[in-house]
Amino acid sequence: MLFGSNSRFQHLSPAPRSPTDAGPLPSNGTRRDMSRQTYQPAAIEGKWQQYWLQEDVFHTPNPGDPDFDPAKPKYYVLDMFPYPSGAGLHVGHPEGYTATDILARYKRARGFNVLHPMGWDAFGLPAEQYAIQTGTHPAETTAKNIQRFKGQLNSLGFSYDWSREVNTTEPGYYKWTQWIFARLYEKGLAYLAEVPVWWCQELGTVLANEEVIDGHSERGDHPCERLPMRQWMLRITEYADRLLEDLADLDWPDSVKAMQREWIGRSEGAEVDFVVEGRKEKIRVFTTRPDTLFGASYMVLSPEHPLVMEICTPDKVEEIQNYQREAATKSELQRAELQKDKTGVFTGAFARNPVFDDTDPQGRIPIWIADYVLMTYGTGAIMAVPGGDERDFDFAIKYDLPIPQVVDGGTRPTDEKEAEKKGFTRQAERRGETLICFSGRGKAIHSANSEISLDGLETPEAKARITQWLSQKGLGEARVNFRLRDWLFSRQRYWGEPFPVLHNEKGEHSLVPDADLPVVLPELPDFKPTGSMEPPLSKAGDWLVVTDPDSGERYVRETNTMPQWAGSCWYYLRFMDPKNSDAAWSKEAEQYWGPIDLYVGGAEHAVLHLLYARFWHKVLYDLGQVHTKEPFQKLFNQGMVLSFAYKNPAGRLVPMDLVEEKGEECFHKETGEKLERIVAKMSKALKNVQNPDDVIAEFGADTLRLYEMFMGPLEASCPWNPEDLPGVHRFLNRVWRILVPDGEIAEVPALHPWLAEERTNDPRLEKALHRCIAKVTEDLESMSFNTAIAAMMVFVNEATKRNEALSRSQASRFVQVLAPFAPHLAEELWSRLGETASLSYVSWPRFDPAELVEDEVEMAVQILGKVRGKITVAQDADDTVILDLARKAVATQLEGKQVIKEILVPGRLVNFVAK
RNA sequence: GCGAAAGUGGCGGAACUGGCAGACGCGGCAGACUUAAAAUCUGCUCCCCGUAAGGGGGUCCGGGUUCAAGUCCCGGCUUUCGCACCA
Repeated sequence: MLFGSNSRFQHLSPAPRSPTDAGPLPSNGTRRDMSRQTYQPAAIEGKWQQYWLQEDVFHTPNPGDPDFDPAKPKYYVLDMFPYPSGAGLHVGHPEGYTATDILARYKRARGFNVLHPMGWDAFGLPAEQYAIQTGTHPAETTAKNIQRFKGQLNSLGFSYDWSREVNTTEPGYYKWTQWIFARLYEKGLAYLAEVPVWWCQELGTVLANEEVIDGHSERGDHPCERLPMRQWMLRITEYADRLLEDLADLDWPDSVKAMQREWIGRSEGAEVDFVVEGRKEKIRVFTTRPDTLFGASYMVLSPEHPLVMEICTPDKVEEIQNYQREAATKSELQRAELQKDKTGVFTGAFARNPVFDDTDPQGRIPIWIADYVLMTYGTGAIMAVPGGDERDFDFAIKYDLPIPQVVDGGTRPTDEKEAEKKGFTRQAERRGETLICFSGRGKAIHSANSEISLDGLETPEAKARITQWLSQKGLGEARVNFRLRDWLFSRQRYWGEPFPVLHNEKGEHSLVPDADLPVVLPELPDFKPTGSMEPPLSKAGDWLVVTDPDSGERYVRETNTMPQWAGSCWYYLRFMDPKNSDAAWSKEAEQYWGPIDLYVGGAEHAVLHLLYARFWHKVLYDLGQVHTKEPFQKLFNQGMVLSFAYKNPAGRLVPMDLVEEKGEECFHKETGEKLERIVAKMSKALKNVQNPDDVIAEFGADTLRLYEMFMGPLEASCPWNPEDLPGVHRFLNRVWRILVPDGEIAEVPALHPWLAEERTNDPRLEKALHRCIAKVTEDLESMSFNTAIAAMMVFVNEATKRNEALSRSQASRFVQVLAPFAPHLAEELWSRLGETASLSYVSWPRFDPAELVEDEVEMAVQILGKVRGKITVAQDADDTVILDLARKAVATQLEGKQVIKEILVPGRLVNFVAK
């Protein structure tokens, strides 16, 4: 035995396997392979996974725990937890997970207390649909899927602290989801309201907006309809301003911030009351351009506006009702498609524009209804200013309504595009008159009455002036409106959190006392939809009725359940203190771990999940439950893993099993058509879905991890190319070979003989290693995993060429650098180097900046920016020496020319400007 | 329609803050080892002309700024994503 490593290694590993032990290592290799010292992922990965789990290597203590070290800084790195679907992991999951795992391992090596947990967002429709189809209880399906997911995650060697695992469907978890809901309820942020929702008769449930595409359910393509139902709503709009403002300080992708800003959609303006002629009713409108009030030549109410039937004249009733019915059946998309062709109906009623005197005929404006006005935004009614709004302009042209000009935008540029940019969005001829729509800023014109004149004022001043006048006269007021609407928070589903709410016989509702939480989801034998609009929980028998033991009063439980978003709104907090049975989390734990330092997930959650979670967090902040205003300080969106797909000449995608490769080109197996290779999303239909299990079986988890990171930058979407896998596998093989000799196990040592003892470091390899450490360190800080791997490849190529010059110290340091990326291989090599503890907490190797400097540098010599020669100079050479050398290097090309200017960029190039 | 991001070899991708375009990997070619193959190792590989030395072209297209542009500015094209009558 050359080294003492084997005996120590036995101490280290719970399932000791010395490298010279020919006993059956876990393997799917052949007997012959087993007797050789080659890199066999199957033989080492399971062993280390088992070791990490059994030794609890990644257990992270909390403040107050005996093994907690308060001197260390903290790092909370979180993945968006998955919905454990029946299909298991696909290769997209491990992309973000590998990145966070690399960072978690790196930060541990940098001396951080790292919180890196994982859990399950397990409530939701797919499990319930599956349950309805098969009769299997969703709890059963969910448990099975979680087990599968967890096994797959562990087979990738992720360093999660599984003692912190959470599952949103466990009563111990959703008790606290209900508890948070109770706080929202107490603050008046949860309320019941009759709102139109998407109802899908076939699925027997309401669906969220994003689950309905063109009036049909995303799952199953069943027709859906908009129906008013009594629903729980959360008053997220109350936090709109703060959700908007606090985006500024977050380290998030600009695109996500922009999407959230748009979603919240803050707009400043004014509300103005218009009196209906001959009636008491007033119609209130919202406008962002109160300065154009003098240009309002008609009004439009949304077809759903409550005043429509009140004000319309008897001769118009039928026409109006027909239009309303039509509008109701149109889907959002249909409405949008008909954008250009605006429709509407005159109600027969007129309103008074409040800026005109009672007798002024200009002030008498017709009231129309049209579906281009939405009931859900502002007041559901608008004043139409066709001279300043394209939509109003189009409508006014179609129905021949007056188009007065109230803003002077200057001369209209003759160039169409130029004009549009300046705000001249429309132009039309009508009865010989040129009508324009100007929606930009300018000077107010034709905007005066006996009391006020806006004429000559610039748009912002005119807005301020008229708003002030309106509020003085009691005709209106300044107002901020949001596109964001309150959050529809209830679902008619079984597989979700029950609301902790009771209804009494008087129709009043109250909270279930905290002490009685959780309200456990009853185990219904029949959780199928009721066929009516009653939720499945309405069939829950005894569960439904509660009697107060003191007063004897009877209550009925709320039968709606919460949406899937609920559990994911706060799971990151539970991870901080997952076992706490007295509170959702302890103050100390939150104080220490919060906020999340890095949150990685797909861009599909850019708005909803991230906005909802921010909203809850802010409520919790107001309640003193958390100490930060925002939950996720830094957010990173990983790209999508795409796949190759094949397109026929007609542009249709062809499933993989019908594609035949002939040399460089591909053809359709049946039709013989030549096919073009493109990049597309993986889909079951195209049969181009890649499965991580297959990759692990063939190449091992370390290869999969490395490939996922090497494909390209994390934020980019890249195609999965199985032909590239051997490349990174070869790299790991080379790593193995620079440390471990090849040959029969019985005859060879666990390491190359020259690595047995410390000796002087080879200076060239030492420089290469320092460069590698420096680059990997820098790239990890900036999350440039692909280039970090390239840097390691460069070192290994160098070390392969000069293998016997590699020192033990260099080998160890390289293994440490590799460890976050390929942890199994690194642990194996680490133990072969004779180390006795997992390298997970060994401190990160240093690099010396002095070692990064080359003694000599090659510089390009350019003439007029074109490279004409190269020179090699000492790093610290004088400028005059360099210029001299450079002139000589390109002497022939410079002959007969006059050098006007010499530019020297140290260490890079010399450029002669010569004529 | 509006907004954002992106466009670099046969392919995935590198390139600091304007400084030698194509790191690293795949694929391809050649060589070494081998009876042979696989594996491994070594070298070459942006395109065009040329045996070579050498020359010319080249980062979606067209202009511009600069000694120098993949990078900055103006205009356009394409792709992807998001929003889509929000008054």
